[in-house]
Amino acid sequence: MDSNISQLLKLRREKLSKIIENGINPYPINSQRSHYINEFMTDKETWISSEKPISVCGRLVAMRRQGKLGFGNIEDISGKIQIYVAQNITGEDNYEVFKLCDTGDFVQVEGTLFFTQAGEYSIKVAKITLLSKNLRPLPAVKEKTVDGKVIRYDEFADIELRYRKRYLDLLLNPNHRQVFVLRSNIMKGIRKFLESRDYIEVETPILQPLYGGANARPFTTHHNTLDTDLYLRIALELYLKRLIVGGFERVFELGKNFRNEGMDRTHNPEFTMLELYEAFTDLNGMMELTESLIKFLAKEVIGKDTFTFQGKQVTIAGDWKKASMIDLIKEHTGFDATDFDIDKITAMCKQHKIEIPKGAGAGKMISLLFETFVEDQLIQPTFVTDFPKEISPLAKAKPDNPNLTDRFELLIAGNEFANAFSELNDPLDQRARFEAQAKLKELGDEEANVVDEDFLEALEYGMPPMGGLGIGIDRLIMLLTENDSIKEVILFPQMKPE
RNA sequence: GGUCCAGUAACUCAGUGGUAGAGUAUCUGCCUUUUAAGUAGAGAGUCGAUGGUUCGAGUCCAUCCUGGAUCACCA
Repeated sequence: MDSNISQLLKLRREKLSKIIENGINPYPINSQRSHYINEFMTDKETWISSEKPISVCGRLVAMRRQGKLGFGNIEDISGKIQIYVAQNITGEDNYEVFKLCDTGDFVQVEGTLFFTQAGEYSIKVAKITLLSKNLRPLPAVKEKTVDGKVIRYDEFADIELRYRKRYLDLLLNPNHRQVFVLRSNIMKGIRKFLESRDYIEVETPILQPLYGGANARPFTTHHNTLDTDLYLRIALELYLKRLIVGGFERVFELGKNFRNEGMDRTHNPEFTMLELYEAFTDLNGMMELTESLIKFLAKEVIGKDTFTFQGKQVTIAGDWKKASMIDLIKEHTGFDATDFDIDKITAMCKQHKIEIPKGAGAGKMISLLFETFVEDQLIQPTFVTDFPKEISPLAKAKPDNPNLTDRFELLIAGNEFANAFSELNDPLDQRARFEAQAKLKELGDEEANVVDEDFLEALEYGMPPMGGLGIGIDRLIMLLTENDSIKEVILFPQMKPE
């Protein structure tokens, strides 16, 4: 490629040869760690006065060599500490090893703890051992601490490089590594919360002969032995409901969904979804659960209840607002869609230049009005309820209004965070809903649901009344970690091939 | 897909038509208490790509690539 980097690589390889010539194994099998670095960080005086020999393994992240002595910083998963390496302590031969070390090498240092003349808590190295030689120099990042604040220089900040070479981002930007630690903790928190409510965790197929449970275009793949096309799931819903038919009463799945659609700040083609189903409860149960779960995660994992998200202050404290979609439209526009009068609603859409898709009825248009006039105004957590039946093919209709379903979406900062309903368990009604969707598909709606005969058959065996909930986990993590782009909370976001 | 912004050394960036630069990193010399930073020197770039305008293009124009923001589409 370019000559500069190849020159740097060549130099490192020459150094490697020299190491091997000196009889040093640059990639030994064994390493011996007696402590993690953060174990020394309390009771420093005790560690120093004990003169206890310790052994630390980690990556050299900085080197400051000065003639026959030098300093470095060694970092492991727990933290970072300075090492002090002096030839009159290590001996000449071992000091040669230190001289052959570079930033980026993994090393093991043995020694004792002390304070340097400058007062820095450090390991006085008796012996340094190379554990893994670095052949490709790491980008230079330096930092200093002023009044407890870390100032970084030449930070590895190029967004594209950070995503494409995520290992470097994690290595060089501890704040970005921390996001994924929090992500792990959030996942653990979700499991802990649901287990405390007697949910069991299940896994259902990603490769499916039919896709369903959401409005979305799927990815298609092919199974060679079966010689059949399969779809990557777009939702977990229909298989989880089969499990409730099968006698489980509380199930959840945390897994990847795949949707063959556009990508932006809040959409990645594969994303993580939590879906759960609970028999003998309804939408109100799901509302309580959603609010409790998110408050639990904020408190237990993050430790706060106010977040800056997409430039807005969001607080999850207090009781969350609940309002019906039609009431919200009325509140924001003065327009009353209660009567589902299609002529009136069509006129309203046309007046505001809202494009009406083929086959759209009053219900679909109401949802378009909501998206146009209300959605991004809902900053604080809001349960939007009473969705039109037309756009809710898996939700039970409201007993007092057949145009509406017992469904909510949770909106925060104008983004959808959760979707839940009292699940439709009437097999005949469900068939009619699927058939209405199939008509839309014929009219060209690529995201309409398909008729799933196997699922309908399962419903005919009987499914109890229940509440179901889906939460987009990546977006929830964006909120809780205060990241505005989904790419910041997914380790390897989708990118165009280089 | 539309619009806007960006792409120059490994990293962070400067360079508004006239010999491609800085700091860090790297390499070499000296150096036994440094901590973004000892010190002296050195090497390092197809300026995202292609075409054009011009005596002359990193710079101006066109097209394309990649990324970001935003709108559209979309949960």
